[in-house]
Amino acid sequence: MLHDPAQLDLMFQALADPARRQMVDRLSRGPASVSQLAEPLAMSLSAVVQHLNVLEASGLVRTEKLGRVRTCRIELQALRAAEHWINERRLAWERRLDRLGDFLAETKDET
Amino acid sequence: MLHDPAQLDLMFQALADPARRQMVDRLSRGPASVSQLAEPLAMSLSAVVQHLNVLEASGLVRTEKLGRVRTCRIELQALRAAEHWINERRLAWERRLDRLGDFLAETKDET
DNA sequence: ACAATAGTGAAGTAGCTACTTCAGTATCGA
DNA sequence: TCGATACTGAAGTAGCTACTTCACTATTGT
Repeated sequence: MLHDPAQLDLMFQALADPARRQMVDRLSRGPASVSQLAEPLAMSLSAVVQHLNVLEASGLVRTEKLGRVRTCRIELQALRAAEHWINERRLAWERRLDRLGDFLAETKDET
Repeated sequence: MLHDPAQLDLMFQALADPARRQMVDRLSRGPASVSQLAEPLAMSLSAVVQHLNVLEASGLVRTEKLGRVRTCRIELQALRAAEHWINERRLAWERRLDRLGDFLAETKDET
């Protein structure tokens, strides 16, 4: 699984832009062409293609060109890698809080 | 729960930098002072404080100053919000793949 | 009181990001 | 074959990001 810091940089960077998150959101409901991704966004097609390149470089999206249409789809593994990184830190912290709670409960018992 | 796009921008932006992820990682193992966060990083204390401000603005980290020491800790809710956003999109896509699989299995049965 | 510690704040700067426009190429449909 | 469609790529630009250094303030230990 991709734990390469540079890859995580690219993924979180990619998700840091609302237009790109909107694109990912759209793609989570199924594959789409570049124009379909562009349609709800208030920017030039060129700008959308540039966002798409960022998403593709991050590994979050894979694209495939058939004829003149470029079809984009979400890449599950990358999405999981980003989620996993956050999840690990959250769990570490939650476990720590639990231990702290246990400790406080125990010291209270000892009075 | 914080689903505000601007807040998500700030969170993912914050996580897009390896130094800041390292700080979050350190904090997931327990609270720390600014100098403790800075210690493993190859940059000036000033730079670390600037990163810390980014993390605090994103809501991922909360700090509290006592005397001359600023103690930093992770903010569980923000971490959950970022994780949740990714999780929702991943699940949407996975459910879609499942439905697609079911559909293919069914049409195969009909031969 | 004084030195060391812990952090703050401002200014400067190199490099990056998110666009724009415009000019182009390939493919498709009638 | 010809016009519409679906991108593609380059160049330019305003604004942001990740630092740096340096000068500073507040707190603590001796």
